[in-house]
Amino acid sequence: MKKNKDHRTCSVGRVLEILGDRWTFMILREAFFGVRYYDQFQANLGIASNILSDRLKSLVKNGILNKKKDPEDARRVVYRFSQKGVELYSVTLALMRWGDKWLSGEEGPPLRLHHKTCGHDLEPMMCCAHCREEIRAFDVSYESGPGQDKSEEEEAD
Amino acid sequence: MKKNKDHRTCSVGRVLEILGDRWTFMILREAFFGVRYYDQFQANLGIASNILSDRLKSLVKNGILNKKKDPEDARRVVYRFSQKGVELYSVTLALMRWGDKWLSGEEGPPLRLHHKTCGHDLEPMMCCAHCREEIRAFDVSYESGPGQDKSEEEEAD
DNA sequence: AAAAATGCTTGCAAATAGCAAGTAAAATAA
DNA sequence: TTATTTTACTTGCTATTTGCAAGCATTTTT
Repeated sequence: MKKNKDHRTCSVGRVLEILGDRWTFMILREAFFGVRYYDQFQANLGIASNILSDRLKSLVKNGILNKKKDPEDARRVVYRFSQKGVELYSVTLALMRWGDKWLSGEEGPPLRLHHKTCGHDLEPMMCCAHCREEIRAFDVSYESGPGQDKSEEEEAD
Repeated sequence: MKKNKDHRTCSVGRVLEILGDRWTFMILREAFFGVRYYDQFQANLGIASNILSDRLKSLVKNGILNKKKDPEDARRVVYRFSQKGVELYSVTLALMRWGDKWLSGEEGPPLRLHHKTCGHDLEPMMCCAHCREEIRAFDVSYESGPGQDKSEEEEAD
Protein backbone atom coordinates (compact mmCIF):
# COMPACT_ATOMS: atom_id res chain seq x y z
CA MET A 1 0.00 0.00 0.00
CA LYS A 2 1.15 3.44 -0.82
CA LYS A 3 1.62 5.34 2.40
CA ASN A 4 -1.68 7.12 2.76
CA LYS A 5 -1.87 10.78 3.55
CA ASP A 6 -4.01 10.06 6.57
CA HIS A 7 -4.74 13.71 6.65
CA ARG A 8 -6.95 13.62 9.65
CA THR A 9 -4.64 11.43 11.67
CA CYS A 10 -6.39 8.94 13.90
CA SER A 11 -5.23 5.63 15.30
CA VAL A 12 -7.35 3.58 12.93
CA GLY A 13 -4.92 4.26 10.10
CA ARG A 14 -1.95 3.17 12.19
CA VAL A 15 -3.68 -0.03 13.19
CA LEU A 16 -4.67 -0.88 9.64
CA GLU A 17 -1.08 -0.45 8.49
CA ILE A 18 -0.35 -3.49 10.67
CA LEU A 19 -3.58 -5.48 10.44
CA GLY A 20 -5.25 -4.25 7.27
CA ASP A 21 -4.48 -6.96 4.77
CA ARG A 22 -6.24 -10.10 3.67
CA TRP A 23 -4.55 -12.51 6.10
CA THR A 24 -3.18 -10.90 9.24
CA PHE A 25 -6.45 -10.70 11.09
CA MET A 26 -7.44 -14.21 10.07
CA ILE A 27 -4.24 -15.42 11.69
CA LEU A 28 -5.17 -13.58 14.88
CA ARG A 29 -8.65 -15.05 14.82
CA GLU A 30 -7.14 -18.52 14.70
CA ALA A 31 -4.89 -17.56 17.59
CA PHE A 32 -7.95 -16.49 19.60
CA PHE A 33 -9.36 -19.96 18.96
CA GLY A 34 -6.23 -21.47 20.46
CA VAL A 35 -3.99 -22.05 17.45
CA ARG A 36 -0.30 -21.79 18.35
CA TYR A 37 1.67 -23.58 15.62
CA TYR A 38 2.62 -22.77 12.06
CA ASP A 39 1.17 -25.92 10.55
CA GLN A 40 -2.16 -25.39 12.31
CA PHE A 41 -2.47 -21.86 10.95
CA GLN A 42 -1.66 -23.18 7.51
CA ALA A 43 -4.09 -26.09 7.68
CA ASN A 44 -6.97 -24.03 9.11
CA LEU A 45 -6.57 -21.06 6.80
CA GLY A 46 -5.21 -22.54 3.59
CA ILE A 47 -2.71 -19.68 3.39
CA ALA A 48 0.45 -19.89 1.26
CA SER A 49 3.44 -20.73 3.42
CA ASN A 50 5.58 -17.79 2.35
CA ILE A 51 2.74 -15.40 3.17
CA LEU A 52 2.09 -17.04 6.53
CA SER A 53 5.78 -16.79 7.35
CA ASP A 54 5.82 -13.14 6.36
CA ARG A 55 2.70 -12.26 8.38
CA LEU A 56 3.84 -14.08 11.51
CA LYS A 57 7.13 -12.20 11.30
CA SER A 58 5.23 -8.95 11.03
CA LEU A 59 3.02 -9.79 14.00
CA VAL A 60 6.07 -10.65 16.08
CA LYS A 61 7.90 -7.53 14.93
CA ASN A 62 4.89 -5.46 15.96
CA GLY A 63 4.78 -7.05 19.41
CA ILE A 64 1.40 -8.70 18.90
CA LEU A 65 2.61 -12.28 19.01
CA ASN A 66 5.61 -13.71 20.83
CA LYS A 67 7.60 -16.48 19.23
CA LYS A 68 9.48 -19.10 21.21
CA LYS A 69 10.70 -22.63 20.93
CA ASP A 70 8.52 -25.32 22.36
CA PRO A 71 10.51 -26.72 25.31
CA GLU A 72 8.98 -30.17 24.70
CA ASP A 73 9.90 -30.36 21.02
CA ALA A 74 12.66 -28.18 19.64
CA ARG A 75 11.29 -28.37 16.12
CA ARG A 76 8.15 -26.61 17.19
CA VAL A 77 7.77 -22.87 17.40
CA VAL A 78 5.02 -21.54 19.63
CA TYR A 79 3.27 -18.31 18.76
CA ARG A 80 1.45 -16.71 21.67
CA PHE A 81 -0.28 -13.41 22.25
CA SER A 82 1.47 -10.66 24.12
CA GLN A 83 -0.71 -8.41 26.27
CA LYS A 84 -0.75 -5.98 23.35
CA GLY A 85 -1.98 -8.77 21.11
CA VAL A 86 -4.60 -10.26 23.37
CA GLU A 87 -6.24 -6.87 23.69
CA LEU A 88 -7.16 -7.10 20.02
CA TYR A 89 -9.89 -9.42 21.25
CA SER A 90 -12.30 -6.50 21.38
CA VAL A 91 -11.76 -5.96 17.65
CA THR A 92 -12.38 -9.64 17.00
CA LEU A 93 -15.60 -9.52 19.00
CA ALA A 94 -16.77 -6.38 17.22
CA LEU A 95 -16.18 -8.03 13.84
CA MET A 96 -17.85 -11.25 14.92
CA ARG A 97 -20.86 -9.50 16.39
CA TRP A 98 -21.42 -7.47 13.23
CA GLY A 99 -21.00 -10.52 11.02
CA ASP A 100 -23.36 -12.55 13.20
CA LYS A 101 -26.00 -9.85 12.88
CA TRP A 102 -25.59 -8.86 9.23
CA LEU A 103 -24.02 -11.78 7.41
CA SER A 104 -25.66 -14.81 8.96
CA GLY A 105 -28.44 -16.34 6.92
CA GLU A 106 -31.67 -17.76 8.24
CA GLU A 107 -29.70 -20.37 10.16
CA GLY A 108 -28.23 -17.88 12.58
CA PRO A 109 -24.62 -17.35 13.62
CA PRO A 110 -22.06 -20.13 13.24
CA LEU A 111 -20.74 -19.75 16.77
CA ARG A 112 -22.28 -19.09 20.16
CA LEU A 113 -20.31 -17.28 22.81
CA HIS A 114 -20.69 -17.84 26.51
CA HIS A 115 -19.58 -15.36 29.16
CA LYS A 116 -18.05 -17.37 31.95
CA THR A 117 -17.90 -14.30 34.19
CA CYS A 118 -21.67 -13.90 34.46
CA GLY A 119 -22.83 -17.25 33.17
CA HIS A 120 -24.96 -15.88 30.32
CA ASP A 121 -24.72 -16.11 26.57
CA LEU A 122 -22.40 -13.35 25.48
CA GLU A 123 -23.71 -10.49 23.41
CA PRO A 124 -20.73 -8.18 23.00
CA MET A 125 -21.48 -4.49 22.92
CA MET A 126 -19.30 -1.42 22.57
CA CYS A 127 -20.08 0.81 25.52
CA CYS A 128 -18.85 3.93 27.24
CA ALA A 129 -16.62 2.93 30.15
CA HIS A 130 -18.10 5.82 32.11
CA CYS A 131 -21.86 5.49 31.68
CA ARG A 132 -21.93 1.93 30.27
CA GLU A 133 -24.41 2.92 27.58
CA GLU A 134 -24.04 1.48 24.10
CA ILE A 135 -22.10 3.82 21.83
CA ARG A 136 -23.67 4.94 18.57
CA ALA A 137 -21.82 6.88 15.89
CA PHE A 138 -23.88 10.05 16.18
CA ASP A 139 -23.44 10.25 19.96
CA VAL A 140 -19.72 10.87 19.58
CA SER A 141 -17.90 14.11 18.81
CA TYR A 142 -14.23 14.57 18.06
CA GLU A 143 -11.52 16.94 19.18
CA SER A 144 -7.90 16.76 18.22
CA GLY A 145 -5.89 15.04 20.94
CA PRO A 146 -2.34 15.67 22.16
CA GLY A 147 -0.86 13.39 19.47
CA GLN A 148 -2.53 15.17 16.57
CA ASP A 149 -0.11 16.43 13.93
CA LYS A 150 -0.81 20.15 14.01
CA SER A 151 0.81 20.86 10.66
CA GLU A 152 -1.86 18.84 8.90
CA GLU A 153 -4.84 19.84 11.00
CA GLU A 154 -7.83 21.40 9.28
CA GLU A 155 -11.32 22.62 10.00
CA ALA A 156 -14.13 20.15 10.54
CA ASP A 157 -16.44 19.80 7.58
CA MET B 1 -7.44 -13.83 -1.75
CA LYS B 2 -7.82 -17.50 -2.29
CA LYS B 3 -11.04 -18.64 -0.70
CA ASN B 4 -9.86 -19.77 2.70
CA LYS B 5 -10.94 -23.06 4.18
CA ASP B 6 -12.27 -21.28 7.22
CA HIS B 7 -12.52 -24.64 8.79
CA ARG B 8 -13.87 -23.45 12.07
CA THR B 9 -16.48 -21.21 10.51
CA CYS B 10 -17.11 -18.00 12.40
CA SER B 11 -18.40 -14.66 11.25
CA VAL B 12 -15.01 -13.00 11.39
CA GLY B 13 -13.99 -14.73 8.19
CA ARG B 14 -17.12 -13.59 6.39
CA VAL B 15 -16.60 -10.02 7.51
CA LEU B 16 -12.98 -9.97 6.46
CA GLU B 17 -13.92 -11.18 2.99
CA ILE B 18 -15.70 -7.84 2.63
CA LEU B 19 -13.56 -5.51 4.74
CA GLY B 20 -10.19 -7.23 5.00
CA ASP B 21 -8.09 -5.41 2.46
CA ARG B 22 -5.79 -2.43 2.58
CA TRP B 23 -8.36 0.24 1.71
CA THR B 24 -11.96 -0.69 2.46
CA PHE B 25 -11.86 0.04 6.15
CA MET B 26 -9.97 3.29 5.61
CA ILE B 27 -12.82 4.40 3.36
CA LEU B 28 -15.29 3.59 6.12
CA ARG B 29 -13.23 5.49 8.66
CA GLU B 30 -13.39 8.56 6.44
CA ALA B 31 -17.14 8.05 6.13
CA PHE B 32 -17.41 8.00 9.95
CA PHE B 33 -15.63 11.35 9.96
CA GLY B 34 -18.28 12.71 7.63
CA VAL B 35 -16.81 12.17 4.16
CA ARG B 36 -19.50 11.60 1.54
CA TYR B 37 -17.94 12.34 -1.87
CA TYR B 38 -15.54 10.51 -4.15
CA ASP B 39 -13.04 13.33 -4.44
CA GLN B 40 -12.89 13.75 -0.66
CA PHE B 41 -12.13 10.09 -0.13
CA GLN B 42 -9.45 10.34 -2.79
CA ALA B 43 -7.90 13.51 -1.38
CA ASN B 44 -7.94 12.34 2.25
CA LEU B 45 -6.64 8.85 1.60
CA GLY B 46 -4.42 9.23 -1.45
CA ILE B 47 -5.97 6.11 -2.92
CA ALA B 48 -5.77 5.30 -6.65
CA SER B 49 -9.00 6.22 -8.38
CA ASN B 50 -9.61 2.81 -9.92
CA ILE B 51 -9.21 1.16 -6.53
CA LEU B 52 -11.47 3.69 -4.83
CA SER B 53 -14.09 3.12 -7.49
CA ASP B 54 -13.82 -0.63 -7.05
CA ARG B 55 -14.05 -0.50 -3.25
CA LEU B 56 -17.00 1.88 -3.21
CA LYS B 57 -18.81 -0.46 -5.61
CA SER B 58 -18.09 -3.36 -3.31
CA LEU B 59 -19.33 -1.46 -0.25
CA VAL B 60 -22.53 -0.55 -2.09
CA LYS B 61 -22.96 -4.09 -3.36
CA ASN B 62 -22.59 -5.37 0.19
CA GLY B 63 -25.20 -2.94 1.49
CA ILE B 64 -22.80 -1.00 3.70
CA LEU B 65 -22.98 2.27 1.81
CA ASN B 66 -25.86 3.67 -0.23
CA LYS B 67 -25.10 5.62 -3.37
CA LYS B 68 -27.35 8.36 -4.70
CA LYS B 69 -27.19 11.50 -6.76
CA ASP B 70 -26.87 14.75 -4.93
CA PRO B 71 -30.16 16.58 -5.61
CA GLU B 72 -28.32 19.92 -5.47
CA ASP B 73 -25.65 19.03 -8.03
CA ALA B 74 -26.21 16.20 -10.45
CA ARG B 75 -22.50 15.67 -11.01
CA ARG B 76 -22.08 14.70 -7.40
CA VAL B 77 -22.67 11.24 -6.00
CA VAL B 78 -23.36 10.93 -2.28
CA TYR B 79 -22.21 7.87 -0.40
CA ARG B 80 -23.98 7.35 2.92
CA PHE B 81 -24.06 4.61 5.49
CA SER B 82 -26.94 2.20 5.59
CA GLN B 83 -27.97 0.91 9.02
CA LYS B 84 -25.84 -2.14 8.30
CA GLY B 85 -22.91 0.12 7.56
CA VAL B 86 -23.24 2.50 10.48
CA GLU B 87 -23.16 -0.43 12.87
CA LEU B 88 -19.56 -1.00 11.87
CA TYR B 89 -18.84 1.92 14.17
CA SER B 90 -18.14 -0.49 17.00
CA VAL B 91 -15.34 -2.03 14.93
CA THR B 92 -13.94 1.42 14.19
CA LEU B 93 -13.98 2.27 17.90
CA ALA B 94 -12.33 -1.01 18.84
CA LEU B 95 -9.54 -0.38 16.33
CA MET B 96 -9.12 3.22 17.43
CA ARG B 97 -9.06 2.36 21.11
CA TRP B 98 -6.41 -0.30 20.60
CA GLY B 99 -4.32 1.99 18.43
CA ASP B 100 -4.64 4.83 20.94
CA LYS B 101 -3.40 2.55 23.70
CA TRP B 102 -0.69 0.63 21.89
CA LEU B 103 0.49 2.71 18.96
CA SER B 104 0.46 6.26 20.31
CA GLY B 105 3.84 7.62 21.31
CA GLU B 106 4.60 9.79 24.30
CA GLU B 107 2.33 12.47 22.89
CA GLY B 108 -0.82 10.48 23.41
CA PRO B 109 -3.64 9.71 20.99
CA PRO B 110 -4.22 11.89 17.93
CA LEU B 111 -7.94 12.25 18.58
CA ARG B 112 -10.10 12.70 21.64
CA LEU B 113 -13.62 11.36 21.69
CA HIS B 114 -16.46 12.90 23.61
CA HIS B 115 -19.63 11.03 24.55
CA LYS B 116 -22.51 13.45 24.06
CA THR B 117 -24.91 11.05 25.79
CA CYS B 118 -23.24 11.30 29.19
CA GLY B 119 -21.06 14.35 28.71
CA HIS B 120 -17.77 12.63 29.53
CA ASP B 121 -14.70 11.84 27.49
CA LEU B 122 -15.37 8.60 25.73
CA GLU B 123 -13.37 5.53 26.58
CA PRO B 124 -14.88 2.78 24.47
CA MET B 125 -14.96 -0.66 26.02
CA MET B 126 -16.23 -4.01 24.78
CA CYS B 127 -18.64 -5.27 27.38
CA CYS B 128 -21.20 -8.00 27.95
CA ALA B 129 -24.65 -6.63 27.18
CA HIS B 130 -25.96 -8.67 30.09
CA CYS B 131 -23.62 -7.93 32.99
CA ARG B 132 -21.86 -4.88 31.49
CA GLU B 133 -18.47 -6.16 32.55
CA GLU B 134 -15.51 -5.71 30.25
CA ILE B 135 -14.93 -8.80 28.14
CA ARG B 136 -11.54 -10.49 28.19
CA ALA B 137 -10.53 -13.30 25.86
CA PHE B 138 -10.17 -15.95 28.54
CA ASP B 139 -13.62 -15.23 29.99
CA VAL B 140 -15.30 -16.47 26.84
CA SER B 141 -16.07 -20.02 25.77
CA TYR B 142 -17.41 -21.20 22.43
CA GLU B 143 -20.09 -23.57 21.27
CA SER B 144 -21.13 -24.16 17.71
CA GLY B 145 -24.22 -22.14 16.87
CA PRO B 146 -27.16 -22.94 14.59
CA GLY B 147 -25.33 -21.66 11.49
CA GLN B 148 -22.28 -23.87 11.98
CA ASP B 149 -21.48 -26.07 9.00
CA LYS B 150 -21.72 -29.53 10.55
CA SER B 151 -19.84 -31.27 7.75
CA GLU B 152 -16.67 -29.42 8.65
CA GLU B 153 -17.01 -29.44 12.41
CA GLU B 154 -14.24 -30.99 14.48
CA GLU B 155 -13.17 -31.51 18.07
CA ALA B 156 -11.81 -28.62 20.06
CA ASP B 157 -8.05 -28.73 20.49
C1' DA C 1 -19.87 28.46 -26.14
C1' DA C 2 -15.77 27.34 -23.53
C1' DA C 3 -13.77 25.93 -19.38
C1' DA C 4 -13.94 23.59 -15.08
C1' DA C 5 -15.63 20.17 -11.79
C1' DT C 6 -16.90 15.53 -10.68
C1' DG C 7 -16.84 10.68 -10.89
C1' DC C 8 -15.41 7.72 -12.98
C1' DT C 9 -12.68 4.06 -16.90
C1' DT C 10 -8.65 2.31 -19.44
C1' DG C 11 -4.01 0.59 -20.33
C1' DC C 12 0.31 -0.43 -18.76
C1' DA C 13 4.01 -0.97 -15.13
C1' DA C 14 5.10 -2.35 -10.45
C1' DA C 15 4.16 -4.75 -6.30
C1' DT C 16 2.11 -8.55 -3.94
C1' DA C 17 0.20 -13.20 -3.46
C1' DG C 18 -0.07 -18.13 -4.69
C1' DC C 19 2.02 -22.54 -5.93
C1' DA C 20 5.21 -26.15 -6.02
C1' DA C 21 9.48 -27.61 -4.85
C1' DG C 22 13.37 -27.56 -1.85
C1' DT C 23 16.01 -27.10 2.68
C1' DA C 24 17.64 -27.42 7.57
C1' DA C 25 17.14 -28.97 12.14
C1' DA C 26 15.16 -32.01 15.28
C1' DA C 27 12.54 -36.17 16.46
C1' DT C 28 11.10 -40.80 15.68
C1' DA C 29 11.37 -45.45 13.51
C1' DA C 30 13.96 -49.26 11.68
C1' DT D 1 23.14 -45.57 13.94
C1' DT D 2 21.09 -44.67 9.96
C1' DA D 3 16.83 -43.59 7.47
C1' DT D 4 12.51 -41.45 7.57
C1' DT D 5 9.36 -38.11 9.08
C1' DT D 6 7.96 -33.80 11.11
C1' DT D 7 8.13 -28.94 11.46
C1' DA D 8 9.02 -24.45 10.02
C1' DC D 9 10.33 -22.35 7.00
C1' DT D 10 12.81 -20.33 1.95
C1' DT D 11 13.24 -19.94 -3.04
C1' DG D 12 11.91 -19.28 -7.79
C1' DC D 13 8.43 -18.68 -10.86
C1' DT D 14 3.60 -17.39 -12.29
C1' DA D 15 -0.74 -15.08 -11.57
C1' DT D 16 -3.34 -11.54 -9.58
C1' DT D 17 -3.85 -7.04 -7.61
C1' DT D 18 -2.50 -2.34 -7.10
C1' DG D 19 -0.69 2.19 -8.57
C1' DC D 20 -0.11 5.76 -11.98
C1' DA D 21 -1.12 8.67 -15.67
C1' DA D 22 -4.13 9.72 -19.06
C1' DG D 23 -8.63 10.00 -20.94
C1' DC D 24 -13.81 10.46 -20.96
C1' DA D 25 -18.82 11.67 -20.14
C1' DT D 26 -21.95 14.56 -17.55
C1' DT D 27 -23.11 18.58 -15.44
C1' DT D 28 -22.16 23.15 -13.83
C1' DT D 29 -19.97 27.57 -13.90
C1' DT D 30 -17.95 31.42 -16.39
